[in-house]
Amino acid sequence: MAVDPKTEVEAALRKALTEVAPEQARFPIAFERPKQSEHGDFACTIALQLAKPLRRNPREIAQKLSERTVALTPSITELIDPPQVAGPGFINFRLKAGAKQAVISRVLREGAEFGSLRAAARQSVHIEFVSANPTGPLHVGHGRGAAYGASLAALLEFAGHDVTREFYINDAGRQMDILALSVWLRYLQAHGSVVPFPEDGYRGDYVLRIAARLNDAHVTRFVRDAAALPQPAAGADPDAALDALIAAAKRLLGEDWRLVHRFALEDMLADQRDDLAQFRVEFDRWFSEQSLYDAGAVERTVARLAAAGHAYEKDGALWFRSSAFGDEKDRVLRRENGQFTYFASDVAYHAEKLGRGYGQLVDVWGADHHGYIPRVRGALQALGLDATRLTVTLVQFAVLYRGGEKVAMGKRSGDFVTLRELREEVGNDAARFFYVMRKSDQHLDFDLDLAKSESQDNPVYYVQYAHARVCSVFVQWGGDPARLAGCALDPLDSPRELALTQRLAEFPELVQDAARELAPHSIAFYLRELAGEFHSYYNAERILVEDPAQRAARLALCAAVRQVLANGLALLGVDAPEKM
RNA sequence: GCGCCCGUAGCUCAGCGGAUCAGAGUAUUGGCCUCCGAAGCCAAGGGUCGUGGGUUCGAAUCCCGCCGGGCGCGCCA
Repeated sequence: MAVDPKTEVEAALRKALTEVAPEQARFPIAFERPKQSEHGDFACTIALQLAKPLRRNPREIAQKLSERTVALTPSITELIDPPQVAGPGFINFRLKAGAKQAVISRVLREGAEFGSLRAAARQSVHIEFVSANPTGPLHVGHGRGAAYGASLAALLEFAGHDVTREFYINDAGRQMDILALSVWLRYLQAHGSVVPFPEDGYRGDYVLRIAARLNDAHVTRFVRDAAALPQPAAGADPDAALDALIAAAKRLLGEDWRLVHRFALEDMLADQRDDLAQFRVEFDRWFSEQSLYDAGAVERTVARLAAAGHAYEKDGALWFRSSAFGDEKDRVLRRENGQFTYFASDVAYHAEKLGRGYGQLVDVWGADHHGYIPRVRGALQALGLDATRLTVTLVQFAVLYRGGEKVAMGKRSGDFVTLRELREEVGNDAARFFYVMRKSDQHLDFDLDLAKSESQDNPVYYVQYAHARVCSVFVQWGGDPARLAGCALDPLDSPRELALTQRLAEFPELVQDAARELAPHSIAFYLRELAGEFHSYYNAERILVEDPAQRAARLALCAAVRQVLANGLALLGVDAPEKM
């Protein structure tokens, strides 16, 4: 089993360090990739970092280290040239060609597994994302959370962790009541009733469609006398009017209210589930907020907070003393009307998740919820739970542009752009790629025209094209790729070929870093660079040359590039096409 | 007002547990198809990394102030 040359160099360097500076024997050894190739393939700055604690000249330390590295581990010279000390104390390493080329056979051998890690610190990671209200179709903001969360989950899994993907369904509470009410009112209207439609009701076309399906399933069952509904008084508080309508609906429908409620919920959930599945976003579990209430978990959790002295009554409500845990102020757990807040059930939810024993919880939230983090953390602490196991990553908004103009997005009005519309317009591949092209906490300008364009400007096509190009070379060649597995790689000695090979070798390390930083965007950047280097190579050199040995080696390199492109694209949920 | 995030080439952005970090794409200009896919490649110009201090042998990167932008500050979710 070939080991990564860098790992072997690190081991040799460690040995030398132990001898040169025993008291710093455990100092972390980090390598960097020099921009200029004259500085070797990778460099170590440890001598610079040790200069201060050792009170010695960094160049001298570097010199000593590089000498002893070779002296103590002579076999290292099979992999690298003697290390060079440069500048203030860099130790530059240059790999021998054979050591670089070895990665190609490793890629071909490991295939789809290349880049995956057997994480030394393997842990079970729970990632909760999207978790949209089931009160309307997913919109483009949810799309970013979905793409980011799904890519992140794939990345963490690839990096060797046990990953559980979960969608938290906000099926309890007022928003869901408003949807049920809206659906029912539309249903009544379809039956010819003149009913007051509340200003803050859900007005989208999808509500009409749910009402129509409700009618298909239960033609007259939910018809009631619309005259019994309260008419909103002019200038009245819209919130109060809405509550009055909901109360009236519950009264008029009796037990049937729950049926309407459930019908609307399940219809909406089915829509979201279907939308996400088409977007290649899957969940292991859909967790119902209502189930926490049904199990008494919300009540119990709040009682625990109170019992621990972290809650108090004021103005008829029950408050959590979150200000004692770094929050700006205290937060309401139970309202004056006796209902628990969303916050209360969310605390119960997080306590429940931690109770399942995951090593780490990752929550993907919209950036507008950032103020919410301290209170959730605080409540977990107050419950005596390990809040450090919760990581919240914020996903900023995506702003759509069409023809250089911002696409307007209303909230309740129903004219917002849905994820489904976006996917239909630009395709799943472009949508997935564009969504994760930026750091998640960075605002995203989503250029619809660019995403749609099948041109050189479009980074998705650029990467996919590289993949398809390799495939077409193999079609042209017509041989069996399996035959390349053991071919000699030493003909790959041009700077371009060695650089491309090095790029492939970086992939596992990139996966590790990206997973640690929860940063799938770096995969997208890497793929663009890899594709670019391949395109350059392809234009500069002919692959299918006459010389059989050289041809085989070049094909092996191409096959390895194809594999790494495919592995990276898979992490992003983007197709790696053989033809375009 | 307070809190969080962000200010890097004309534009969109990487780099931010300091050094070998001034980068990519795009736009502009000029080249490359009787030859494995031109959805591609090559080349040129373009930035005192918002600003002022501080820490350091060394700062785009760490700390503080200021300026500019986004978001949040509900008994909504």
